[in-house]
Amino acid sequence: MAVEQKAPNRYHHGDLRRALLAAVDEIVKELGVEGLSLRECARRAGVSHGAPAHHFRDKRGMLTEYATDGFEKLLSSIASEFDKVDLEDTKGRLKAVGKGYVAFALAHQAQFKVMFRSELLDNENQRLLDRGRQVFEVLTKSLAAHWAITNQGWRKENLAQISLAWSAVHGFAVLAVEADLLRMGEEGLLNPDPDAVLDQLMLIAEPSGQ
Amino acid sequence: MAVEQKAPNRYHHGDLRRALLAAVDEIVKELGVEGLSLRECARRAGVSHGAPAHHFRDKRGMLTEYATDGFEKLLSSIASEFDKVDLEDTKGRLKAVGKGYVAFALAHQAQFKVMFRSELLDNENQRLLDRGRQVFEVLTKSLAAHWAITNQGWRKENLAQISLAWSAVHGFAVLAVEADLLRMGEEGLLNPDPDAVLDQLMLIAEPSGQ
DNA sequence: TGATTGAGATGACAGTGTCAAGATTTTTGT
DNA sequence: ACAAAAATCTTGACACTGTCATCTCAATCA
Repeated sequence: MAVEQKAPNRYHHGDLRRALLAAVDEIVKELGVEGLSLRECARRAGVSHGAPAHHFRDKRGMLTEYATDGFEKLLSSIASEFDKVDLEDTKGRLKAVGKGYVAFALAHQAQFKVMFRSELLDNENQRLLDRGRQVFEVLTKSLAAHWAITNQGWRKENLAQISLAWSAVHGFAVLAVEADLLRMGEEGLLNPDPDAVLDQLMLIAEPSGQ
Repeated sequence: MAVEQKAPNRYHHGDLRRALLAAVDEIVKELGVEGLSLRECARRAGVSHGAPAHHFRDKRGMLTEYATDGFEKLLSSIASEFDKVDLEDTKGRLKAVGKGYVAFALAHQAQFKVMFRSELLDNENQRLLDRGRQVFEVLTKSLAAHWAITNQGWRKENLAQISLAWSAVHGFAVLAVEADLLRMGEEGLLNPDPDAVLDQLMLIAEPSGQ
């Protein structure tokens, strides 16, 4: 998704909204979200500094849409992992959630970081909230499907298990993306195969683990 | 730690460095790190906008010191949990790491968020790097001590286990702090007892889980 | 004492987000 | 078809930001 410049002779851009979101992605990749400015986005789209206001209320609104778009990509990343495993393989589907999650985070690091910067976003935005909830639902439903086979129904430990699974997947993705800070890489400690880590995580979902 | 204003009749502040870091904490709590500005810090310390430059190279430098201070608090939070359990209780000490980690994150949410925003910090800063490594070491050493008792030495799965443990603890802390974004709270799903989640996590470290 | 140096003040600079007002298209209603 | 309305983009202004260079004050030390 490249930033489409406005033709200099034309007054209207034609697809400014999309062009601006492309510029956001470009800049956040280059400079990080701290280096992002509305005016630079406008510049890259070949448009005046006031133009973005007609498509997003303000900077926060623009970032909110960018984050929402990220959640949609995250959902389809998980969906595409689902396609690779059998429908009855509840354990495989569970692992697929983690794989899709981590794969998205690694493939779209800049966007992933923005998605969880709640202080940058409009947390009242309905579309954003919905997408976040959908991700959570995919995880819980996958767990529930697995437990329907391996467990005898709902236990009080399940709540903690869901939280832990969610925490571990998210935490792994976050650390994979932010690892440059802690510099674990040089010791090779925090650069394991995501697959192996997810295999370990699978044990949480097993009834033996209770 | 309150922001100490400069006495208006005096030319020198006396302890500006500390006052500025206190102002950072205050502002980050109120407005988030996005609302932080060098000039507002200076204002709260009763000092001119150029004064901070004599104590920190720039805004990044100031935030780096703030983050480093956070890592030190995190280390002592873990240490104080250690004090509550027996030295030979390797499992208890393991859990204490998680408890100390989560307790710090919840008690200093604003600072915790800044600590892991690598793009805001000077990631070459030696003190910052050291503190980060120390936290990681506490976890790995606690795991190693536990395995020395329950396991027969090092296995190839251990690397994935360490990553998972680190991921889960960090991820849980992150989600606990950012939960307002995903709004899981209203469903009561992501507000479980941290203790119960950590109990589940402990199972990862057991040899039965292999 | 007098020079040096650390600490704070001040003013300038380019860059920022947001708002109001104006200009130009496109769409809509009849 | 044509005027009115709405959407889109421009322009200029405002207060705010981080960073510099320059200047002033005060403490230290020879």
